[in-house]
Amino acid sequence: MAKELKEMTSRSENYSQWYNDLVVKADLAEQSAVRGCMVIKPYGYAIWEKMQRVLDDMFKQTGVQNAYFPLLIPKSFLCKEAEHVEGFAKECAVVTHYRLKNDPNGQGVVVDPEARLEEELIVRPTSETIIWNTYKNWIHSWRDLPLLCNQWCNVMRWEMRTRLFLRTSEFLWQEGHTAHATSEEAAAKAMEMINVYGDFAEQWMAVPVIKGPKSPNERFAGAVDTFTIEAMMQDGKALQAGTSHFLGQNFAKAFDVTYVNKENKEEYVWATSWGVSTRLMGALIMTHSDDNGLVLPPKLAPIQVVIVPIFKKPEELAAIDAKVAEWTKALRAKGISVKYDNADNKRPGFKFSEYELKGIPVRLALGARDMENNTIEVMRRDTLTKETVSQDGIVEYVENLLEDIQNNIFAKAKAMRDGFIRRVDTWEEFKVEIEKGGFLLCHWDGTTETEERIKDETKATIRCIPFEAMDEEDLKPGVDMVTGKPSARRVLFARSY
RNA sequence: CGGGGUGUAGCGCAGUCCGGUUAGCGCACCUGCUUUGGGAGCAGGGGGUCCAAGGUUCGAAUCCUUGUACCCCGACCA
Repeated sequence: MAKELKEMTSRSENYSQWYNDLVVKADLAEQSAVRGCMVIKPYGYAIWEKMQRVLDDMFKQTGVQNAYFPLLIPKSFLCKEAEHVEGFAKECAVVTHYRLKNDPNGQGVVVDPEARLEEELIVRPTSETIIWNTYKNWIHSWRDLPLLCNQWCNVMRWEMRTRLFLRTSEFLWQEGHTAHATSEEAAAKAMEMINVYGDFAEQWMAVPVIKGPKSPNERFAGAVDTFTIEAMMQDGKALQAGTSHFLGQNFAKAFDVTYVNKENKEEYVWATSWGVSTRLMGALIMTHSDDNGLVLPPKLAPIQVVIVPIFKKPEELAAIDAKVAEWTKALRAKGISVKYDNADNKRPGFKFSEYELKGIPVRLALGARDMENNTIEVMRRDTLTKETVSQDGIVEYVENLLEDIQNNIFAKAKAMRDGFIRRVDTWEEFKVEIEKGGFLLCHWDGTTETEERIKDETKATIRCIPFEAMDEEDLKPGVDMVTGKPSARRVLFARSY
């Protein structure tokens, strides 16, 4: 085990391999028996749970309530919105039968051909259709609006190629679906939610993101406008970490969802939908981790502080136990999660490496030497630096350190991300620069044809049209780097996951 | 679906070209002793339908045929 862990692939050598090793070895997740599906292990799930809790709170502060809709969607529902079905049809799992029977020619069971469903059921790839079919019955009057629901659930998209957390056939997510009386209100909601995602990414995950609308070509199937948060991974590829869609009246019209307004006139409602998934775990891992393993932001780490005693005799351990008990109590009183690992079947060096691999932000080590000198060794995971400090005031020291680590890893990630942003003005230069990875801010003539051409030749896509310019210059008109046609402003290109 | 690769102990692999005692190594596991401030050392031990089926042969992990599973690269990825 020990040797194997040491041999984890380095980031620079093979980024994909490094990522995969890390996810498995840090005990976050593993491939399941079913192709493309993932088992999330307790440690990985603990992080996801913490994310869920924070996001859920943020949603509730915007007036959203949780609900749950069925896993299976009648095929006919999916067909009602033309663009929507086109977007998802290629990757749907379909339930066709409801019974198995014993195999007449042998052992095991076979699908009972007699038990074919009248109408096939689709395992939800997203729930717009079944939710709008339901909302039709919930909405009658302007007094029923806005309707703001969210659900935490799993969805299935039969992807050709999968990667742990980043793209799996089944994944966990939340999807919010709202109905509004006016276009303005719905558009504002979509904007509000992308800001919630942006705040969560930056303040909790310490992952800097660029917010903005997608180009028409990259929009969600059936949306009028799609807003995204785009993160940058350490290998120079962008990751779409969350989206919020303004759906206009597309779904209301497809599912005939109307309300009677104050003037007693019947109107279609306006809609939004927005979601983030376990892909955020991928973003978290790929943004901060290093060759020693995971680096977790203190605010999301299931264990924020680990304390490792170093002892030879049981009496020494007993003395350390007593000392540590005071601190764990005090730390927990401040809401800091602490693990005291005094197991005697693993040696300290093993524990050090293990907790580094798992990304625990702060490690305290306490031995006979420290007990004599009233000191303690503090190691911070983000910089891997060790410091020996006085035991007096250690609780406050750790509290401040956690905050410092949270800030530091964000600053580090932002510096990395910013270093990846360049402005490029010619097509020749673009083709060279895109090979180096990162975000390229370029002029674009606004047409899907040009965007497609760029994608075909370089695999780069428009990640978004940033809301906030990093530089005034980005908002000035120019000429498209490929066609030479006029461009209103610079947009953000990258290769992405 | 195209191109490439791999199936041998829980995990990672050697052995296959060129068939020949009882199939081997590292890690993990179990037992004992010594250890414990950066992934412990020594000694002993347990664990295998060599992916499947068929064929060639006195003899197959090894050669042949067919099947099958998984991985990588593409295509795909609101």
